[in-house]
Amino acid sequence: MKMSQLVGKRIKEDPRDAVTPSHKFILRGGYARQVSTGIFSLLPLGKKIVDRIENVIREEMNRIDGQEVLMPVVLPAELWEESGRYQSVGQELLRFKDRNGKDMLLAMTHEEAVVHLLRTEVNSYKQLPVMLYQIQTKYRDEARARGGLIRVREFTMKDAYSFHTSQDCLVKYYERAHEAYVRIFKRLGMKNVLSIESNSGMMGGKVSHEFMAVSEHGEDTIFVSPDGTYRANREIATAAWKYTKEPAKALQKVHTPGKESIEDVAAFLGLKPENTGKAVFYRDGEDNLIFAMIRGDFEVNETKLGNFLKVPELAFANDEQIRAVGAVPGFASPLDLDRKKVRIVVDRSIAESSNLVVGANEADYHYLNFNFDRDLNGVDVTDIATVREGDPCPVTGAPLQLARGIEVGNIFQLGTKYSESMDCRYLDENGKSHPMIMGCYGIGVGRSMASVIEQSHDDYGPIWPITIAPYEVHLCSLTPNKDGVGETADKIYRDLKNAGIDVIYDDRGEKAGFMFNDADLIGVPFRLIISPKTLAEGKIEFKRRGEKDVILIDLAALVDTVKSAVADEYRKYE
RNA sequence: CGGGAUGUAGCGCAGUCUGGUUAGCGCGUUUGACUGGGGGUCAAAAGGUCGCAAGUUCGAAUCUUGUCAUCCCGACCA
Repeated sequence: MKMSQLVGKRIKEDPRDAVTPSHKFILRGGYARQVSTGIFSLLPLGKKIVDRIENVIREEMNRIDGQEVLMPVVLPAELWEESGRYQSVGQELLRFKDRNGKDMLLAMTHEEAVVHLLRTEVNSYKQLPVMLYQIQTKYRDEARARGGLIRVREFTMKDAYSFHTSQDCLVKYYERAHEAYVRIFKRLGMKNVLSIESNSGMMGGKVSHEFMAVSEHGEDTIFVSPDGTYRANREIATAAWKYTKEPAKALQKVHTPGKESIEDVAAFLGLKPENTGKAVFYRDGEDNLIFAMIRGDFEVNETKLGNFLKVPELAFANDEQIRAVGAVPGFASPLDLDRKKVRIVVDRSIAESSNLVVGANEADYHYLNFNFDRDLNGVDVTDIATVREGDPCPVTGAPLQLARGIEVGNIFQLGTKYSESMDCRYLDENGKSHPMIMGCYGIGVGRSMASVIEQSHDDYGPIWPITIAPYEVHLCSLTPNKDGVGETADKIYRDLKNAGIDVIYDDRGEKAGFMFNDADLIGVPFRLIISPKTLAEGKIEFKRRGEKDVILIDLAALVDTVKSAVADEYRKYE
């Protein structure tokens, strides 16, 4: 490719709207352009990278016996009504009507579509297990797209679905898929990707892992033990908290005028937040009230609470709703509540501590010396605490480290959620019908591209791994009108192309600095510089992106040297 | 949906508080010359309904109201 013809200009200054490195460089390097919030067009450089990422994914999916298919973006609502998701998924699902008034939607994932396909094509245990995958557009009407390509509304995703006759078979395949994912992210040149335990959320199912590209600009918070044995999303992370119990003292009501917050009460009584019990009121989608109680120094983890209660949505209750169940906001107590009107869920930190300060359900009063075992019975005790940095790892006990990650992929053991509701069944050896057991496996393609930049760039631009770089070699011709430089560069360009090297050739005759800055933004791993300075001695300069060192190579040996350097480079990602 | 910010040439910005003839600057673009190893110099040129709408005013980029768009934080999120 000649730079003089390449569509997509490099931009010298940071675009106003870009904050993260990947967003800046995607725009500055001419990889993509934003069309609307969370909606992008890819320019030739970006399209090329995306194609290469997709090819790596495709090879690895084929390697674990995947069969590629292509399903539509537009689906009829009736398909999603079968699974129940037409109702259960919120505004993230873009719904619309076609000209006949029929309800349609833009698919945000393809469980329904793949089940629709599979249930007519596969009916016998003899045909299972099977995995179908596609690399295709998804649309999610995100409340807030952000960070360039990191969180968008329209995006390309590789989504795969496996079908099995037994949980055992699913688990075995899940492990193969996990291995394939590890290979994919290595081949894509990501430097730090962790597979972590995650919450399975709206997908249903039980076991799931997220693949997190560690980056300070990631949206998810993850906790990792120092030796890496424990890795979990903050949504489900837990810790080996230690509590000590002291002999219970007598319950005592104290006057605490105007002290509503944990900090105020603790300070007023000369105690620490961990000597108090905090009351947090939630309501679920059906307006049932939940009283969550946790030690004053912890925060309630709504995901854990929601999972425990098996409710998809929790919202904070307002003061009116709190009063309606006989509790006093700011001074709420678990002690004198009408259990018919409110469900109490207690965190272990409360059950394992002693002599806590809790509300008295009376304005301006608290109780001293609340002891769970003595004072409260018949309520649920579980872990609803949010892990904090430094809390002890549940496996090793070492202080947990906090990191930010971009979710580039995930894998789920779905089970029979979709096959049961949508009647995707097979006949076993005895002619008996069973729902297929499913797994699903996703990778965000554009997000992967952005994540590679986040993990691999310098002040001047991306440093692409050769496996997904837009080109393998960047050829710069300095002063092409002098001393046969242009002619030599033209010949080298042809020779390298004939040798199977993918070359981008800067034939524009710009100033050296101008070309070098553009080359840095394009981020190709190897650079060749042809100039009168070295050409007089029959030499060409050869350097790596991101390194200062320049090697002089003989013109005669150029093609072989470059070929072997490129081949060596690929080997690093195997 | 809550909080914050920003919309002026392809890009980045100034001008707005305190209204006043023809709206500026840098980069980029086009033409020419000189240059030639980290975004060079000189000269000339093209490029704008100041996000949109209504209002106030003799006069609005500037003041008022509304509206739309974009970004950031939060809420939400396979």
